[in-house]
Amino acid sequence: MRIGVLAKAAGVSVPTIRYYESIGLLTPPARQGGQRVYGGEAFKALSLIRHCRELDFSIDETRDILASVQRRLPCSDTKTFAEKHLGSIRKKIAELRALEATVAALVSGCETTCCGSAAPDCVILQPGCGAA
Amino acid sequence: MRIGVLAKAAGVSVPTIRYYESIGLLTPPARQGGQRVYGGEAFKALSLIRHCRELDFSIDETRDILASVQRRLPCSDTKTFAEKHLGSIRKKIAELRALEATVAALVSGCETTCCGSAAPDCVILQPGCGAA
DNA sequence: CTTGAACCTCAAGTGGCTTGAGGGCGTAGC
DNA sequence: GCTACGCCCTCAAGCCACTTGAGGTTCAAG
Repeated sequence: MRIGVLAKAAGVSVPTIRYYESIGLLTPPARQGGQRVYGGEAFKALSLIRHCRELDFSIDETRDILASVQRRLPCSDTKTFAEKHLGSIRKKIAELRALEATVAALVSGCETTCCGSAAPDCVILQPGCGAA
Repeated sequence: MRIGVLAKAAGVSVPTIRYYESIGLLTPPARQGGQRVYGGEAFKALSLIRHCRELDFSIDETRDILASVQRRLPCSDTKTFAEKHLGSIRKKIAELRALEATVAALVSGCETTCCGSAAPDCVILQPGCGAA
C-alpha cells in the first residue's frame, strides 16, 4: 500500500501522514525505490490516530494512547485518558459560556444604553467591564 | 511614559506591546535615545486592545474595531462585531458540547461494556464510533 | 564612575498541520 | 526506447498570537 492509498483508506491527507512520521507518531515504513510502502498495521495505527484527533486529543495524548495500546495496558488506562480529557473539555465549555454571557450582556447593554452614539463611547468597548 | 510603565498600566507584557507595534496594531511612538516614549493615547489604545483580546476577538477583528473607534463610526458597527463574535462563540460551544457528549458516552460505554479488557479492545478506541 | 534595571533588535519556539518549490519514480501508450 | 502523466520524495515556510532567549545599549541611582 503506497501513501496515497493509505491516506484515502484512513481519511487523512498525505502530508499529514508524513508529518506524523516526522514527529515519531507513526513508525517509518519500508521503502521501495525510495517510496513508502505500508501494511495493515500502519492502517490500524493511523485510523486510531485519526480517531483520537477527532476526539480532540492532543498529539502528545495521542502518543500516550498509542503506547498504551501497543503495550496492551488495561482498559482502565484508556478510560483515565478519556476522563481527563472530558474534564478539560468541560472546563473549556465553562470558560466559553462565561465569555458568551459577558458578550451577550455587552450587546444588550449597548442596545438599551448607548445605541446610536459613537464607537469610542459604546459600552461594549469600555475596558474593565466584563473582562474574561 | 516608557514601555515598562505602559505595560504595567495596561496589564500587558512588554514584548506583547512591541509585537503589537510590529504588526501595525499600535502606532509606533516617539523615541528618546532609541527608547519608546508613550503618551495617554497609547494607553487608551492598548487598553482597548487588551479589552478586545480578553473578549477573545482575533487580532484582525481587534484591528477593525480600533479603526471604527478612531473613525468614530456609529455604535451599531461595534454591536455588529460583537454579535458576529457571539455567534462564533456559540458555535464553538455547540461543537464542544457535542464532543463532550461523545466522550462521556464512550467513557460510560467503557465502564458498562469493556472495563477490564486490554486497551486495543476498549470501546473508547474503536475508530468510527462517535467521530467529531 | 560604576552598577543594575530597563530598554533595544532579531531569531526561534509553541501546535498541528498546510502549502509550495523543485525534483524523482512508475506505468501506459506510441 | 521515449514521452507523458500521476504519484511520490524532501525541505522550507506559513498560519495565530504571542513567548522566550541571546546579545547588546541606555538610563537613573549611589
